[in-house]
Amino acid sequence: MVLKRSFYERPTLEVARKLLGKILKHKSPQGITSGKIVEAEAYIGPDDPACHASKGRTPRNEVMFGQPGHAYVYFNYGMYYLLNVVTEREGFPAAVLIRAIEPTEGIELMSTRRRCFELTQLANGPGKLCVAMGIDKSLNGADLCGSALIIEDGQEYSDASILWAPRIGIKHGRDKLWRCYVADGKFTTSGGRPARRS
DNA sequence: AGAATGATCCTCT
DNA sequence: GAGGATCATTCTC
Repeated sequence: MVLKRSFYERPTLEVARKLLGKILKHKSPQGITSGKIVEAEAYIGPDDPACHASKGRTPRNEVMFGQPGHAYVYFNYGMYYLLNVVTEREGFPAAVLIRAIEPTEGIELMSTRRRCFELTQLANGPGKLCVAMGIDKSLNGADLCGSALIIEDGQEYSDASILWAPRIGIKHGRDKLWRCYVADGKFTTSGGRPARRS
């Protein structure tokens, strides 16, 4: 069941929290890939210094100002695309960065695209998951309520199984605990690492 | 185990 | 012309 637009038209932190456990699915010409969202970050409005929209409206962040439930995909560091989900009412710039998924469908295709066969390493990062799922800027602005890229209903997590922490990779706004992830997940950016030797 | 670095390019000043 | 919501590899302790 594809999530309705009303799911996204809510406070961003609530959307980030509720996205955990949902299924992100991309139907590409090469095949279908999908995975369960296990880590996400909120970027909220003009007053959030880490949010692209804090520097005003530009052609690049235009999508964030639009209707909720659309994909905001942008290119960064000359290497990777990052996938966001636009939230809140039209006109208010906010989005949720999808940081990690647990692969569920099209694992062979993801392995080929990533040139990596370690399941936990396939999509445990915002840049990695875009490579694994074949997401690029042609999907910028795609409607997640009905296009090649959609988000479907999935698992519900209890509050006890979810952790909040500072966002990663930003210079400003680290005081906010706006990153949420599944506590026991092996597929989050901090999980699945080699265990510490004693 | 933690810090530093190179790859690489689009966007805005 | 600088810098960025990253990743993999190489360094240094």
